[in-house]
Amino acid sequence: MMIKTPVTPGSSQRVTSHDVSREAGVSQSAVSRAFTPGARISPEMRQRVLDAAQRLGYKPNAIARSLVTQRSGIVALIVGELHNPFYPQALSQFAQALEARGKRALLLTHDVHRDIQETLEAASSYQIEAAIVFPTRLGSTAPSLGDVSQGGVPVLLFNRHLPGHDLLSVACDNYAGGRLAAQVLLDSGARKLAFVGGDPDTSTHQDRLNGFVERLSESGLSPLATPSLSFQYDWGVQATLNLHGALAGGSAGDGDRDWPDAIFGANDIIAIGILDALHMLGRRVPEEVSVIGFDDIQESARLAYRLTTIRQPLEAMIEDALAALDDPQPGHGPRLHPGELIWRDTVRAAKG
Amino acid sequence: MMIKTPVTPGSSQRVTSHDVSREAGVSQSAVSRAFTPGARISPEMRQRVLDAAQRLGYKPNAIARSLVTQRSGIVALIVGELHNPFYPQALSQFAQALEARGKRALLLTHDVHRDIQETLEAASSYQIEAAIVFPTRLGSTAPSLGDVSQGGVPVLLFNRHLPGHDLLSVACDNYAGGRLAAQVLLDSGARKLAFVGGDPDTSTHQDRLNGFVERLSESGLSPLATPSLSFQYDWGVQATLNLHGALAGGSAGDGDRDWPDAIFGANDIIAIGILDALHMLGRRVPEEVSVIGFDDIQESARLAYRLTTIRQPLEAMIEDALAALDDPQPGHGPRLHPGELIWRDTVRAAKG
DNA sequence: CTGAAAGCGCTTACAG
DNA sequence: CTGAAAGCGCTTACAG
Repeated sequence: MMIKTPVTPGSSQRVTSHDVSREAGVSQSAVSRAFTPGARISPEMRQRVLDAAQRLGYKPNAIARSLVTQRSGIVALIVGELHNPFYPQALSQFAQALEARGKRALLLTHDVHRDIQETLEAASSYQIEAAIVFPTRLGSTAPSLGDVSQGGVPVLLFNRHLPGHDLLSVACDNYAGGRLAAQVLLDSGARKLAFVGGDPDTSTHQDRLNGFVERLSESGLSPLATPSLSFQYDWGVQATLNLHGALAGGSAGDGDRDWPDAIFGANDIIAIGILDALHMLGRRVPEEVSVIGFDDIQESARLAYRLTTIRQPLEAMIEDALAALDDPQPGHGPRLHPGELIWRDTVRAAKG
Repeated sequence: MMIKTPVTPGSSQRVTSHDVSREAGVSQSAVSRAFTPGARISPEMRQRVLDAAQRLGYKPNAIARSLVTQRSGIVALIVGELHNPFYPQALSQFAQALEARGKRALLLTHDVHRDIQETLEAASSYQIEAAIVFPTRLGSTAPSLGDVSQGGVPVLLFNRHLPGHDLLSVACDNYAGGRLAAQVLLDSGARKLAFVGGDPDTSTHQDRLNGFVERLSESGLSPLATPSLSFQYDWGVQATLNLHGALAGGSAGDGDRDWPDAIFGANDIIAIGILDALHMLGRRVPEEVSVIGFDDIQESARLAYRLTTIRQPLEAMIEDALAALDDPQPGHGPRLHPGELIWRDTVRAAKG
């Protein structure tokens, strides 16, 4: 019986649908149909093919299928530097969500040296069905993205949007989140608030800042300071140290007059840097100064931090992103998802 | 001039080598050769084709090429849960290294519910050239991997090896690393050493533990305790709290007699958990207790931790993994790379 | 160096 | 329902 097997098991020769059709004594078309979900084929035939396929260890060649169906089932995931733990989490959840839909994730990187545009073009030769861009840093280079989406492949920005462009994008409602952060801090009794921002050239930064500032102004306040640079831990530390240094230098003696009683870190990794710096400076949290972040990365829940923050609804955002990609209407602005306040220990309890 | 263009720019119709051959007035073979690096083609012909391709916005279809060349250029990266920041870093570096070699990374996940075997089979339909498995957790399910590598696709375990199997694997020399950790701690004057392990069912854990224990025994010592569970932050915290509780409960009054003066965390994320727990317990590091980790993840360098640790030479390991995959000899055991001691602030300085 | 032709492993009208 | 045939977009002997 083994003798008629054209391919010995374990051999590195690929077994094709022709091999199976021979083994099963049916046409090659029948083999194809047996592996095509909705195809017109009798149950007996299908079983017969499946048995033969099993015997030969046959697996349909997805590459060949892609070529004829014109659907690769491949979605590109384009990531930059992963300094922010928010992205690995998002990345892995995207990969899983894609797999659950029978699609595959092609992982591509972009960095300062390689334009996203360039990366996208390389990916497009693999006939990707869509591209999801995680813009850890984006900036003025972004407009070039528009060209690619014209190329027929829908491109979606995750966690960012580009004001001028009609690109698909899914993000947290960062403006509302910024307002919420201000609200929470004001409710806690804070009156001297600071904002430590991320990359000023991103919508994420801008929207959170704007929401924050506008809510403050409604209470007749404005932020003490809004230093901004990048969405990284080191910057959170540095900004806090700078704040301290400036104040210490400015007014000797009663240097605390202008020290903030609350700080909004533009994201959690910054807020964690702030917390560490505050600790070094001997400032007690939340007694002397409250801190709130944005994202709710896993680290924020740790005992050492217990950071109060605004959670991005990652799961819902990913579902929505995938849905948007399935039906790529030129988005009327970004698709926004509300953030959720996560109460932990770094914001003073409201007085009264 | 635009009139003869068969495909209007921006149209979603794909432009093929035939379209280009028509535009350039040459054969389709010529178009193919123009895009094939070492092909026999005159410079003039190539330029003519390239110009026409440019005009039409032609990009070769990698899927079609794969089908005929039998080389997809796709390598599968299979990741589990990303609780340990070491993996995202490795993942992203792998993706970059692959791109630098003109290959693509297909990102796949596996979890408790989905066997790695199953994931690999799904990947194999994309004609992957190799698979790299990041076994955040592996265990008794591992042996099934052997079957896949028989299927013709070389499988490489990264950061783990399987004692019984002949799978390719690249890892840090964890045994030597364990010895080194013991050495450093002993040199610092420690005599009551504890080990907080990860998943006991992994080679990583076992090798580090063995190296540690054997070095201690050479000095006539044995570890105070070796609780082990998983490579996670929470476990580092919990294990430390447990240690404390057990001792506090055991001997009232002079409870410190058996409290360790040094702890080796099986990896950095555990060590960081240990550090946080120690801080909560009011134990001073390194004055009362030294802590050393393994990996050197980015977080370990933070001001808040300044963790002394043993760095895995990630870059070298990745290069070696890719080299091993290009020439997949049935590895004679795992390919080991020496760890490097990174001195920071959590181990007491050696006494004069 | 160049072109015509076969073929990679599939899917899918098209007849029966 | 089933099979023979065309074709997806390329590469690569094979002649010239």
